[in-house]
Amino acid sequence: DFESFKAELSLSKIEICRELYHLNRDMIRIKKEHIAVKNLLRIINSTLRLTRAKGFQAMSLRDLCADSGFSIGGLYAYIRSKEDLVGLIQGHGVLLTRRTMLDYTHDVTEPRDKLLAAVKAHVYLSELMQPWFYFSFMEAKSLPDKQKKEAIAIELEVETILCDIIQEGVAAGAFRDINARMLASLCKAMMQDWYLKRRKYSNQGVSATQYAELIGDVLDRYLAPCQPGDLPLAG
Amino acid sequence: DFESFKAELSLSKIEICRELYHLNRDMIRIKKEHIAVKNLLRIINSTLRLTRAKGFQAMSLRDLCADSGFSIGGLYAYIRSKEDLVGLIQGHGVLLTRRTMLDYTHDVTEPRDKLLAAVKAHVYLSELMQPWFYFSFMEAKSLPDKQKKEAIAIELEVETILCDIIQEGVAAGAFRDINARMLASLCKAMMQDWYLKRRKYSNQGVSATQYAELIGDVLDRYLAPCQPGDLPLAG
DNA sequence: GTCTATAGCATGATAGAC
DNA sequence: GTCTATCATGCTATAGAC
Repeated sequence: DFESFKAELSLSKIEICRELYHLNRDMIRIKKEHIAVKNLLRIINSTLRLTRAKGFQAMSLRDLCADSGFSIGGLYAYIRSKEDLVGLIQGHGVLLTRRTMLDYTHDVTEPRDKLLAAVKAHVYLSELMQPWFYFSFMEAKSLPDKQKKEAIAIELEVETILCDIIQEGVAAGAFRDINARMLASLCKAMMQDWYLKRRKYSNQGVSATQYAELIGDVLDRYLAPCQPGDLPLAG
Repeated sequence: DFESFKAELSLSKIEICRELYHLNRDMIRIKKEHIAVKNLLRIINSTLRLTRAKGFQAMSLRDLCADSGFSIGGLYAYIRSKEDLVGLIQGHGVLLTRRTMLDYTHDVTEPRDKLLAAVKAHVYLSELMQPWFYFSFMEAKSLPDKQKKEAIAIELEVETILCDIIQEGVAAGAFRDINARMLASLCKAMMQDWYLKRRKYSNQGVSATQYAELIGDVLDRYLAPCQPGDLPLAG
């Protein structure tokens, strides 16, 4: 399931960098695509690695040069400022998240399936793009204003997608009548932990599929219209 | 319920700073307690405010002085280095979290009540100490090595407390037999969102009590031993 | 106990050779 | 297209007056 997602999305990092290159051609001085794309990948990989360890502000451009094998001068052919770099990395995730969430839920109609599809789409995407997602979350506060708003907006958008699915399910009688917005927030919180605490889950030996399905189960049981008034130990 | 928690804990910020002062007397040059405590509060409040907005690394000590009304020289009577400051703030939360979680679950025996008590203790504590919790999470990577390990340890400890409660409930037959460690992680993720996205929940008009009880409900329904094999729409 | 002044250094960014 | 050398700035931290 995850494997087919991975194949279908065909998110080779090199392709992402190619898209980033064309979206930001105005600020990149390099003209030959194959060189620019290859080096952007080096720069972004180094940025994500160094930032994960120390935070973006604490990463100096000299650190970045040492790690990526560039010189200061060479680096500045790809960005105009350090701020450009954080914007470059952030921007793409927004587009990709929106596109994926909608693509993978669009033609599912049954509410429970649709909810599970949304959860899987998010967990799987953040599995493939974990460094991007982690960076986005941790460095959102350091973003230039326009992109900071974008980051908050995409968070809300994901939640609204979940909320709509839940509300549709409630309206159709598939789910109990609960506070859809709050449950969507909880669901987002659970999905979020997958990329914030990636190592913890690796240590527990949990796979992306297991994690997504656990979230699905938890939601299912909470939303199930059966009333468990006959619990053995009602407190 | 939250109100009684608040009163019982009697966490006036000034008391926290008094404790911090005595725990760090070696690195604080000021001898008169009432002066030191009062000014520590100013410094910590400013640090938490500025760091929330820009991150700890991006906050210069000049920013901090401007906001707290101190001079550079004056500030350095309270810390030996900028790194001391992040450690000072972090250290206390660890002690307080451990103490509170154990205190509020210790003499509850019924598994469902005990789990809810743990969730409430954490949500309520993070409500009262939101800036501390947020700071701890976001700046953990910038901590000096010893305290970084402490931060990771307390996270695991909270999870283990939850996990033990769940396992006891499973053993007693109060809960279904599920993966306790994974569910504890999910629970931690949900509790965590309360202090990471405080503003979002304020905007939704959700109170700490409502939030804690929602988590409690979600867990309850997931753990309930009744088998909903007769769901109206088994996919 | 708090201030001003400043040392010493690392950073982001640019200029210009190759 | 990439490099080395350098500038200007802003930082943490200290010294010493009051």
